[in-house]
Amino acid sequence: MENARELFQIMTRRFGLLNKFCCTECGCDISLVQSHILYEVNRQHHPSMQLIAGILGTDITTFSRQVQSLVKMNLMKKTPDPSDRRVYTLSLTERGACIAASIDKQMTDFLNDVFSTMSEEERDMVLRSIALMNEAMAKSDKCCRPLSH
Amino acid sequence: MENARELFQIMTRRFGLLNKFCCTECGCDISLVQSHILYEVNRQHHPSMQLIAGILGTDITTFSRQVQSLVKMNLMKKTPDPSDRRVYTLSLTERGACIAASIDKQMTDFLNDVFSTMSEEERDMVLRSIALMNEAMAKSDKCCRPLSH
DNA sequence: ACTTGATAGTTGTATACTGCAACTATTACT
DNA sequence: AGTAATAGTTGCAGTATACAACTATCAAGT
Repeated sequence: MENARELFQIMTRRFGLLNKFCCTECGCDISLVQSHILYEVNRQHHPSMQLIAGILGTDITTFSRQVQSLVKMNLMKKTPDPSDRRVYTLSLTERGACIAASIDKQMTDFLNDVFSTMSEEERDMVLRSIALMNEAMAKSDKCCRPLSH
Repeated sequence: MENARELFQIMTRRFGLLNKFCCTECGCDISLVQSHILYEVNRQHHPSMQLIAGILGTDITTFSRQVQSLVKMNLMKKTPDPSDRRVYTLSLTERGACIAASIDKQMTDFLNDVFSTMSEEERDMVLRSIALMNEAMAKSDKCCRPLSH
């Protein structure tokens, strides 16, 4: 039980590095943080800025500037919400979606490669475990509270 | 299989946030990166700077400055290696070890809390799965190559 | 309608983080 | 001895981060 923390730490670090690597490798150079933004905006349906900033745990002011960069890079759109004019709605441009897909593909390729050394049962077990972890973490409010989903 | 990437992304993000949260909550305010350094220096036996920088995937120059900060904060020691005078050996001070332990405890507490909502078998499955993943990722050299262990 | 309070997002500013290039010091190789 | 490789440090320029203070809009109570 003692080594649970170690197991997760190593895995998380490795995954973070992979993520970073995929960002630079996918053709267009974007930062890790930016890739997380693209990823999450892609997942949500026309989210507000507060939502994404909250999910990613970054300060709204920092996030505001990140969005400005991404808009300037033509990867994201910021549309005023007609029902509440304080709110801006985020979405990916075609180019942004393309890059998000490219990163996605690289990550999936890598995962497939990793899983290729496992048996079918092991693979299923791992995926079920991660899903279980995510559910359990969502339930626990002891420590990490932001994050929807 | 498609959602493997999603599962890992969410989990990794959540864990990263938790990690960051624990840093600020543990009494002494250190950054996430600094906590990773403390963690890894603690794990290794008198590692060199190159080693830790490599494991964490940070540029050696950035790392050099991070170490300077941590030394100034009295959390780390930098000892010249007598067998190779180019090399500096890293270790935690008492205070550094204390803070590392404090973060460790918080993370472990959180994990215990998360696991408390699972059955014994589920818990074992999750831990076995993560261990399996770490091994499999270590084997695969398709993408992420730094990282010992 | 008007005031008050809350919310979404932006900008000023100061600080920290990051990595490339260029450097010093030491070691390894021939 | 001389050359190449390695460990680590600084100069520098660009980026990221978050607190404080701001504008603009909405929501609620009177």
